[in-house]
Amino acid sequence: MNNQNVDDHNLLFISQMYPSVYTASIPQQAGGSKPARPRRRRKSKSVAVAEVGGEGGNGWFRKRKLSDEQVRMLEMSFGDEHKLESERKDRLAKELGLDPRQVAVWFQNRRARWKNKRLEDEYTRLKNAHENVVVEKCRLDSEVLHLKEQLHDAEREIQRLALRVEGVLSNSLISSSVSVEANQTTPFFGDYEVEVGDDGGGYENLFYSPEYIDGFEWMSPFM
DNA sequence: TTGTGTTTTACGACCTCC
DNA sequence: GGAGGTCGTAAAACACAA
Repeated sequence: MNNQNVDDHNLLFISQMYPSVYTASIPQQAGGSKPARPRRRRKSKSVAVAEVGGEGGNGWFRKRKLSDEQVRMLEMSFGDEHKLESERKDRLAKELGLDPRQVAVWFQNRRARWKNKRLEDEYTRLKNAHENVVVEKCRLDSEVLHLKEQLHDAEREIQRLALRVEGVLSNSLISSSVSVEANQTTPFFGDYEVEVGDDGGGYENLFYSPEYIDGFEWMSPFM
């Protein structure tokens, strides 16, 4: 450990005991060999932090990073309760050798980080949920497409059968006009005889003839 | 070594609550 | 009105690639 490091070590120790003095005077983070990069800081209302000594007391000061132990204790306290009552703040400040204002600021920043983390987690959760919904929508779109194809096929089949029935009907009507003239009592539809019932019905029965449209009774609404 | 991005400490402005 | 909160931001500290 060279002289510079010894000085830094001592200053760090002093800083734990007298944080406000340290804040204004320690040249750099303990253990670091990099020179500090002082920048003009806007003036603080906090006398203890900003205006104590430090480069001739001209309003310059350097920020001090809290030690691992201090952060650990603060984290523990934050874990217990995110809000900081005055009494607890003073007690923590005393225990950690910090200015109560530093403890308050640390809690403010910690709450902000906690909130950001929570927002990030919530964003991730919603993003995953959204992705799942998109996948489900794709699946449903594909199912709709498939069902539409099935419907289209069914309609084409209906059309084909309707045309076939129409063809058979027109042929039958031509034949029947001839047969009716020849035989008034027994109308004749092509190869199919039609019984004329007492109620005068007959042609309509054609479509219910089992051997003619067996299995296509469901088509009647389309005719 | 230096430039740059990130994290941490600190503050000012503003708001709410008692 | 004062204490303590959030929010936005400055600046120091730090990490790291080039």
